[in-house]
Formats: sequence, C-alpha cells, structure tokens
Amino acid sequence: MLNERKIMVLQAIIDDYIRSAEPVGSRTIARRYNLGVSPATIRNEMADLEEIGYIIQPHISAGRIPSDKGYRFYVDVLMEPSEIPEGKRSEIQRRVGAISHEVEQLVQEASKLLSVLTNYVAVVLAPQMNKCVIERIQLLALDEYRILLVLVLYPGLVQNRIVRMPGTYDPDALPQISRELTERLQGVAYRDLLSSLIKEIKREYGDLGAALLDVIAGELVDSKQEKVFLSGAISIFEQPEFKDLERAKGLLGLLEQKDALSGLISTLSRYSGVQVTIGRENPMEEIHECSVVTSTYSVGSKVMGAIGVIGPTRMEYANVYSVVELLANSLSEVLTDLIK
Amino acid sequence: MLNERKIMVLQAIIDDYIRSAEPVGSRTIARRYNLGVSPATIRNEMADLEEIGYIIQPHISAGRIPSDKGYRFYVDVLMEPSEIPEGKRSEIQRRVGAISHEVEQLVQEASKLLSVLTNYVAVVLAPQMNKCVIERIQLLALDEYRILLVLVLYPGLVQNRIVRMPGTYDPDALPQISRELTERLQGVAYRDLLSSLIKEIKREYGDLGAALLDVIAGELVDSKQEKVFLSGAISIFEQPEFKDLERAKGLLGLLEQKDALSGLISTLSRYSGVQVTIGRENPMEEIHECSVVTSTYSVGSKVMGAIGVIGPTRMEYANVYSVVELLANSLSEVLTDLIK
DNA sequence: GTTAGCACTCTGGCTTGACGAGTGCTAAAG
DNA sequence: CTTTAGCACTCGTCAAGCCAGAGTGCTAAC
Repeated sequence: MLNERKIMVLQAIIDDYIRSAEPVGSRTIARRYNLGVSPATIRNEMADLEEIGYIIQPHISAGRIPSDKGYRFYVDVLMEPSEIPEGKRSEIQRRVGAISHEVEQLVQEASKLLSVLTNYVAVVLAPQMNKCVIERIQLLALDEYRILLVLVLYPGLVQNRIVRMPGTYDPDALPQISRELTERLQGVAYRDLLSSLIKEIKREYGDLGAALLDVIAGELVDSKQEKVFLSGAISIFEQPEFKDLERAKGLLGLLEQKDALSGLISTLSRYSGVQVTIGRENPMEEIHECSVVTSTYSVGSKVMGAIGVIGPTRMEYANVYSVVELLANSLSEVLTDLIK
Repeated sequence: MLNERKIMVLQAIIDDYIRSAEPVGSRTIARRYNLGVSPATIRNEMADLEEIGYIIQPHISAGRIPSDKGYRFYVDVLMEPSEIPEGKRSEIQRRVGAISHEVEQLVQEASKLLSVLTNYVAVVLAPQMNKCVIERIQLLALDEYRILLVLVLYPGLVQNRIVRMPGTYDPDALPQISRELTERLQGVAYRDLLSSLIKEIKREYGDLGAALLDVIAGELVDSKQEKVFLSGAISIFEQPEFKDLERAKGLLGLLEQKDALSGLISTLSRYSGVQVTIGRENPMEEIHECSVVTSTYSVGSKVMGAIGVIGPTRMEYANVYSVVELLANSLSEVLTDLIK
C-alpha cells in the first residue's frame, strides 16, 4: 500500500511544505526532488496518498499539504532527529551551565535558548514543588511578632514565608520546634502535606505551632500554581499561518494564561522522553493548528519539570526534536549537579 | 488664543476620537456635541487648532485627530480623573488584600487587575531588592558540603541561596558567623554591598566566610535583573491602531524583553505619583505611538516599585489615571501592612 | 505502469468606478 | 467682524470585474 515511491513523494511534500508554507504541486516535486518520474505519475501517487489521508488539498486547484496524520507518520517513521554539531552542542551546555546559582534564572535562560534555537514559542516549567519531599523546616525569629519560615525541599528547592503571629511568642522555643517539625515531616512528599496530617500535629502544639502549620498548609494551596517561563511569543508572527489575526489571538490568549499553559505542558509530557503532539491531537482548541514538542527533565532520578516548544503543525520537527532533547538533558544535568 | 469654544472643540475631538478611533469631522461635532454653531464655524476653529499643533489631519479629506501635543494639553488641563464608584473601589482593595502571604503572587494579581480594569497592557515591577537594606543574614547547615544562606532584607523581602562549600566545614561555626555577618552588614543598603566591603570582611574569615561572601556578591550582580509582571498583552489587538501587524510586533517585542520593559517603567516613574507619558515623549521608538501611565508604590515610606499601563495614545486617560492611582495605593497599603 | 496533453477550476492581485466623508474657499447674511 | 450656506474638490474605501498562473483529473497513447 505504501510503496517506496509513495513514501518519497510524501517526504518531498512534507519537506517542501515545511520549508515554503505553500501547497506543493506535482510539478514542483518532479522538478526539485528528482524521483525520475513525470508529474503525472506523481499526481497519481498523490491521489493515493490523499485517499489514505496523509495529505490534503486545500482547494481543488492547489497543491497538497500534509495532514495531521501525514505529519504523524513523518514524525514516527520518516524523521531523523537532526544532528546538532558538537560546537553548538557545547555552546548550549556552556550557556545553561553558566547560570548555576539560581534555579529560576536558570530555567528562564533555558526557555530563551529554546526559543532562539527553534524560532518557535518556548515554554519551560520550573521544578515543581509538589513533586518534592520535605527535607527540613527551620523557623527564625525576626522580631517579636514575625517569624521567618524556611522550608527546604528535596531536591533543591527552598521556600520561605514570613509568618505573623497573633501575639508575641517565645523566640527561644523556635529551634526546638524546628527540630521537631523537621523530624516529623522529613521525607513527607510536599503534595501529601494534607490538612489531616497538619491537624494531627496541630494538636500537639499551642498557638505557635497552629499558626505556623496554617501557613504551611496555605503554602500547599498556593503551590498549585506552578511557575512557567515563556519565550519567543512574538516568533509566531514569523509564521505565515498566523497572518490571520484571529488565530494568532487565540494562541496568544492561551500563552497568557500561565496556568492553562502549564497544565498543557504537564499533560503532554506525561511520559518521560521527547513527545510530539500534532495538531488536533492537542487537548485545547486554540492549538489545533499547532504542534507541541515536549520533554521532561529530572533532578537526580526524579522527574521535576518539563519543557516544550509550540509551533505551527508545519514545524521543523527534526530540529525541534533534537533541541528539546538536548536542552532537557542539559537542564537535568545542571540541576542535578546543583543539588548534589 | 485658546478661547472657550476652541477648548470645547478640542475636547469634543479628543473624546470622540478616544471613543471611535476614527478621525472626527466638523459635522460630527456639530451633531453630537451641541455647541450651538454650524459645522462651518467649527471648521474654522479646527483650522486654528491645527495651526497651534493640537490636532492633525491624517489626509486631506479626513477629519482631525489629536496630536501628542493635544493629548498633553488634555491630560494636563482638561481631564478630570474619573471617579471610581465605591463598590468597585472596595472590590479592588479586597482582591489585592486577599493575597497577603506572598509578595510575588500579590504583584502578579495586581498586574492582572490592572489590565482587566483598563483593557490595556499592564506592567508591574516587583519590589526592588536594591532599594532594600540588609536586616539579617542567617546560615543554616544543610549537609556536609552545603549551606543555606538566608538574606532577610528590609522591607519585607527574603532571599535564599544554597552555597556549596569547597570542602567540608564546621557546622557549629555557622550561628556565630551568622551573628557576626548580621551585625556587620545590618542596615547596609543592598545596592551598597560592594565588593570592597565584602573583601574587607573576607580577610577576617577563613575559607568559609570567603565562599559565602562570594555568593552574596554574586547575588548582588543578579539582582540587577528586577522581576517584572506583565498582563493583558493580547489586549493590544483590540485596538484598531495595532491592526497593522508590523506595529504590533514592535510593541510585543518590547514587552518580551523584560529588562527593557522594566527599565522603561522605572525611568518613566522617576517621580512619585501618577505620571503620564504621551507618544513621542517616550524614550523608545517602539512606543512612540503609545502612551504610558505609571505610578510608584511604596512600602512604609520607601518607594519600592512601580506599576504602569501601556496603551495607544488614544487611551482612556481619565479612567486609566484613576485605576493606576488606586492600584498603586492599594498595593502600597497591603505591602506596608505585610511588613509591619 | 507511465506519460503527454488538455480542459477545467480556483486563487490572488490588479484595475476600475462609484460613493461617501470631509475639507477649504467664497460670498452673503447677521 | 463673525457666522453661515453653498459648492467644488480631494481622498480613501469597497465591491465588481478581470486576468494570469498554478495545479488538477482525466483520457488516450506509449
């Protein structure tokens, strides 16, 4: 059914369309990719490819463009992830590695790099707190009403909050309480820090412990909002498919809703490794004309976040695939080093 | 030179143009704003207004639109900031006040509110670290190689870094060093924490102090990058002046460069209180067709950040002015409360 | 199975012309 | 001196019509 030549024609259509964004006709293929047959033959093959659903004719007198199904076949079967030359490779690793002091800044740099290297929109989710485990809790007296709560998570995240106490308190009690809380909660997954557990502990302490635990519980709720970094949003205007303002607005609107965006990327990167989601495979209508390439990154052996690239379905899959893979790996390495 | 009637005509032109985005002609004014004179008279007044440079004729057979100079006169002389009804007022204060636990989230909410209330692009600069003063430095032993450095700043910001020590160290020394560093650096402005001072202290400690101080110095450098929160970027597509993709791209490009954006807002909000910058008064070419309304906000009596709204020069100045003012004040109040 | 030829379809860009909005000027009226 | 009516003139916009170009499917011949 899919003989050698059909595959070559399909590949030619996809390659050409990715390059030019114009429907590609039989003559173009015959001229540019010398398959040794005439346009008429190619037309016949194209008619077959269209019947299987790999390509589409936007209107009767136009060339063909790949369908989502066509891209899927391309990504799964035909595509070879492009080699990133060693020079560029090490340059990227150097730039990611250069920012080793602050996680958020590192993540932001990664998103910039991702968008520059692909020319599409890059999204990077910061390491997710609710995948962490509590390592240590430390209370520091600030003044007679305020306490600084420092929450050290594994791997490698630190949170702090200033807690206002309802009345004055005994600062000398803090080290002891810190030790006990740490002992009690160490190793507990951040997301498991449920109210039940907190209530249980609450009973054992007086007002001080209660107020503190309320704050920790509050923090838990907030943490639902994961931080997400976005770069290269304007790049969508480089793509002819977004000449249409309405469509561009739809996508931009999604990009502005950080929570929806973060949800999207985590959903798509459900499985580790590089994932490609094409067109209507995407869960949201705004990106039914887009493809998303995602990958997770890890700290140590633990998946802690995800990165992704959003572009038109007519995307340079081979390049994006490699870049996403490389960057996710670099990020994992640097973060893992940071924590050790 | 500017008699009563000219002013009324100017006001009519500006009001109408802000509403409709269409050049407004003499007949429209005569019809809609009954000044009691005929279109012909109004035409004469308009010719005069054009001569002074308050209005412009985009092309010969069109009505007039206000010039930057016209808007300037309007903002300085004619405009009355619109009253925000008490209901809305308290609703806003409630929503800002609801998020009292985390500064960044608070600031982000403020930016969302600002864009929703104005329908333009909102920018909020987070409280600026380098306007803070060091309040306390605390070192916590994490494990045999790592130390957690907590830097408490006044007013109300906390920073932390994980410091990797070159070798093992004596954890028992940390409390003492913390105390001494705090004593030594307390009250020093964050931006004055220069290498000279750090070097001086460095001499007194061994390796431990040296590594730590390097990190503090590093932090100082990073802090140049102030955090900035953006909302409502898509709203620019609601404005007919950005139907032209090229122009929209220019503005969006600026909005993506967070450092340029942050620089812009701090420059424009140099003086405290609400500032309006119109069209070509703006320092950057990308926003020569935009106006920016900014205000600073304070923590206690100290200016700590700024908020701003960017829209087309044809902006609803009266409303934006009031909203910016209100939101800056609300932010100041909540932040000040938070710190006390 | 492949190819050449041909009639047909559809898009996109260009031109054209009519229409409407708005102006400036002039001359008359107040 | 100020205001107004009238008029000729200028542009921008929009729809209609037209043409060229690209590409197809089909048929018949190789």
